[in-house]
Amino acid sequence: MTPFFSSPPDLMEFKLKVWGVVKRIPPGNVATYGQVAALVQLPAGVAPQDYRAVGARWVGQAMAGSPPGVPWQRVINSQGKISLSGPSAETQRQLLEEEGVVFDGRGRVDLKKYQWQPHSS
DNA sequence: GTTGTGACATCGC
DNA sequence: CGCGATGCCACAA
Repeated sequence: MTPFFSSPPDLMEFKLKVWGVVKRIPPGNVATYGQVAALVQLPAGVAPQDYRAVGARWVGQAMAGSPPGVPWQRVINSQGKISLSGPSAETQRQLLEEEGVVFDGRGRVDLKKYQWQPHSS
């Protein structure tokens, strides 16, 4: 089913970098896994094209073990939807709605409006 | 040592 | 434009 594939050479190191990026996402904004992966420095010993292929999944793996203080709810998939299933998905949606993020009838957010723009610090 | 399970992105219909 | 199927590895129990 939902594939995952491999993990970075230094999983812990990678997680820390991912969390660092996620923490920079402002309230009311969201970022995709692929976007976060692109913002994270390329781990040593990993081919760029290879990273591009699995980076997003590595981010997901990193989020799975995100510690308190990390706004994991602001990270969603490229379709603008919540990747989680079950109660956790409702929790994430609830948190985002309280930040001002609006979900449409299909449970999707408008990335054109809410996707985080890193350069506009 | 074997089995099951994984916060995604992309292509096609 | 939206929804469904596909890809195929590492780690925990």
